[in-house]
Amino acid sequence: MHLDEPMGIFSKTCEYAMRAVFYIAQKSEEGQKVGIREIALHINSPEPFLAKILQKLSKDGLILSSKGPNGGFYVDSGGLQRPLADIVRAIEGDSIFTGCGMGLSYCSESNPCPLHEDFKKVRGQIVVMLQNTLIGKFNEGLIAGQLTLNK
Amino acid sequence: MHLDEPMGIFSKTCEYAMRAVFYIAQKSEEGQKVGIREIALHINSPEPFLAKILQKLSKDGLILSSKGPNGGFYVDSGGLQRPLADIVRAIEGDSIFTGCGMGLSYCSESNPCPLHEDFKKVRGQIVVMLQNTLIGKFNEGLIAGQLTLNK
DNA sequence: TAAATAAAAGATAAAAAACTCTTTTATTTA
DNA sequence: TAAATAAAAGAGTTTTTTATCTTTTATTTA
Repeated sequence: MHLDEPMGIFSKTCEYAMRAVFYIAQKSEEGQKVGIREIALHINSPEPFLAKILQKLSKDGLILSSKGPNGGFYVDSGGLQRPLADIVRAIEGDSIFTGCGMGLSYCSESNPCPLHEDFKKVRGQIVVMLQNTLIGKFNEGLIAGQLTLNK
Repeated sequence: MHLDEPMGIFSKTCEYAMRAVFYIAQKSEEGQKVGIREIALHINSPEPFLAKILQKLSKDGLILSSKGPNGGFYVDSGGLQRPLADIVRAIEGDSIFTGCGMGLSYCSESNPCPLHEDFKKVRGQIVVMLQNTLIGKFNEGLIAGQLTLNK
């Protein structure tokens, strides 16, 4: 019913995605592409599972990739300016931004559930956070080694 | 990867728990105990699954129960004054209040991850919301029929 | 053009969450 | 005290999420 440790706000899939994209962004700023093995190592995620996630982000155009030697994942300068919200939305869908906190399907602006207004505020703040956090936001800190993305 | 509808902030288990407790609180205010069947019906949850959830809440002392005819679940006047946070904590554990948004286990006040401060604000607001929402908060609205807890 | 590299894709497996069913125990009331 | 009621408890099942393994395709460079 409630266990050892999990349960943040986001799924593990989404957590891996966020960490991976920050890592890729850092390497891109340094002018390098980076392979899955290295990413997985540095953000502490299972490599094949991460591969799936990055494939999806790549297909959605949120990150770029190239095959072959010296290939790997990267983002261009436009990508560095994208908000983290794009990543979360690609993985979790819209419902985290819009769904009812109590899971009521009827709940909406015009027919709100008891907690609707309170949840709206919380969600608003999550959206602000995810919109304000650009993918390249932590590059300096990461490059300088003041920040890490591994467990 | 991302599906038809789910993914709120809380698990379904937790959503059912919140809705059920609001419903029980309403009935308790009206002086009635209420059986699982009726609760499940009114909050739109699978009855046997809900039974498990209520058993846990009951064991934790967050709601009360009595067996036999005219038995059922209820809360006393003290229970009506409890915050919703108690319910959520019983189901989800503490991590939703304290865990790292990016799933980093090292992340803490003294060794924060890149998003630590932003997440702290969001979590603070969730806590405020859950602490300010007392279990009996919506009784009038529910009794008057202005609010519902079903899908 | 061959060898090496790296992502893409597909198929499976394990773990957790959500859900169901059956039996037992306690309580009430007729 | 017997019958009815309702929660408690235990033992499954199903679905979803998380994770793994294998094969294929594309690209580069030597």
